[in-house]
Amino acid sequence: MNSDFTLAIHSLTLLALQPDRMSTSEYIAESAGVHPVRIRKVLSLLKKHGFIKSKEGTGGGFIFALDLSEVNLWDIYKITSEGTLQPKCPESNERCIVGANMQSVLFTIFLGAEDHLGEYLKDYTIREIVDLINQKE
Amino acid sequence: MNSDFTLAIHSLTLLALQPDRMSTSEYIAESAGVHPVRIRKVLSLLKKHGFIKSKEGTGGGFIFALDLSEVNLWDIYKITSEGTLQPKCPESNERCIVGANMQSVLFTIFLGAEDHLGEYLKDYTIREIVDLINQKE
DNA sequence: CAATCTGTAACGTTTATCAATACAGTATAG
DNA sequence: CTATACTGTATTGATAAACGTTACAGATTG
Repeated sequence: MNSDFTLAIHSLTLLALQPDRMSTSEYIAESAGVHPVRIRKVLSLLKKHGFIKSKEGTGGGFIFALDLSEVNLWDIYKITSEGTLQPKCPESNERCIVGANMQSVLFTIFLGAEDHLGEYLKDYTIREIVDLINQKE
Repeated sequence: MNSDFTLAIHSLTLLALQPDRMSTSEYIAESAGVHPVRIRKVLSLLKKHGFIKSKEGTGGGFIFALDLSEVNLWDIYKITSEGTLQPKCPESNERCIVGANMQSVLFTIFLGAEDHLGEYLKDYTIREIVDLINQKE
């Protein structure tokens, strides 16, 4: 699994805990243990889809734009990692019936697998994640 | 998704179509478009789990050991790719409640996701794959 | 206009993946 | 019993993907 996915979840969870003020990419990066630029890249995707708002300049940063229960892990997966599940087959031999058709057969199966995974991930919203984090404490 | 997974499926499908004779790693490699050594590595895992048999020396190679419908994609996933779904989080900040606990929360969720995926993959046996390949022709 | 932040592009480094080589072990054929 | 054709596996090297880092333009505030 793509680590953009976990960075997005991490960031959103952090924003969920700071509902009243802007959080900077540096603050989030320090919690997640990555470089601030990487946070900004991932969050710019989330912004594009309306999950968060951002503001430049002094006192700027990122803030949640929706209710916590309106964003689930499947939404985040689709934005950050769609197609990741799909195996990357090497170019196989077109003159062999298996080589020629395996890729499209697996592609179809993995499309189904991704949908199936989606049904599971939809059950976890950011609110659930926040609750699980708090339970750990 | 790990490409060992697709190589294993590819190899088993080929073996399924050659039930009466040994197939060499070179033959399989040519169909799959990879190096024979890679095929031998993947197939040695499948052998270890009893799905295929192998024989060294002249006239040797690999052959299916079970009925086609006794091997499904979840079996193959577990052998070649278990844990692949699990996201690799960077080491996050232990002094932050989110950083300290996110990894274990996600780990648990993804264990569930892998089980869920398993239920889907169990529905596809090598026999089904062979049928799908033949339908394409 | 100086300071602080996002937004992105570009570059370099590290890490994962894979091909390739090498060679020991084993079966078969003549 | 030796040449040939395989598997089995370790190791090395090349290629590609992931990630950190730097750089800088644009926006906002004081």
